[in-house]
Amino acid sequence: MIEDPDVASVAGLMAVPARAEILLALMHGQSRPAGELARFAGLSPQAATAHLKKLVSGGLLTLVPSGRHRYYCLTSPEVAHAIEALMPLARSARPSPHPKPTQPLQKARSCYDHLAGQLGVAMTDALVRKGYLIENERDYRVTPSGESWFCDLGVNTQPDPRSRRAFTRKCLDWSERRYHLGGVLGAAMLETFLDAGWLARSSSHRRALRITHAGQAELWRHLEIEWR
DNA sequence: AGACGCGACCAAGGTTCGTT
DNA sequence: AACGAACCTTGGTCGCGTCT
Repeated sequence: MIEDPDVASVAGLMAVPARAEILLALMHGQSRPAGELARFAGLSPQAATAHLKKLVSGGLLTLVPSGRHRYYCLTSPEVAHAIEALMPLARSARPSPHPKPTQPLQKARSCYDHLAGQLGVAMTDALVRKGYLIENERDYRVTPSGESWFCDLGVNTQPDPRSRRAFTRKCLDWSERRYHLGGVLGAAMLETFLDAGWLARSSSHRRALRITHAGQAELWRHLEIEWR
């Protein structure tokens, strides 16, 4: 008999505001030391240690000791996806009286390690429209023309058989409430676009991305996405 | 004299324990 | 859950002795 997954205990780990702040601080995929996470969450080092210990024992965070520092990171992209999936519910539970649709995060951001926000959704839509991706129930399939397009850009489209991570996956965008491309391919695409200078990380917000002038031109040339 | 190794010391990051 | 105090671990610096 297959036991039901213990959803309650995982949800309980995320339910405490301080722990939620810590998880949000790690959403962009980097590792951070305990002290930095404590400051981010507005906690004392002792309190942060207690929370971090629970998150590690709950399997949400991984601890990597390095000298006198102890770095924490999300155990897997699935943790980030879970947090991302909770965000629409968090927004609906606490509606803002003054919605700000043009916030940088809503326009373009990184969701753990792939592209999200309006741009992430627009790009995924364009890839499907162009016939580069075919949408399945839970993921996307790369078509031959898509393989050639990704290959021209230098994005690897061959799944690594050793990797346990999904090659593509449909990731629900919390701000757009629509799906964007995640998984290994989504991560590789974001990395390529950053390397190519199409996208740049915002200096004001860790997860926010901005599209460069070159990026705007290339988006139009490749995918006919008009972006201002 | 300069290079090197070793140990003492201090500062910083992090954890444990007791308490509120 | 959070705080203060004590403690542990580690990295960096400095001084000293030895070797070339």
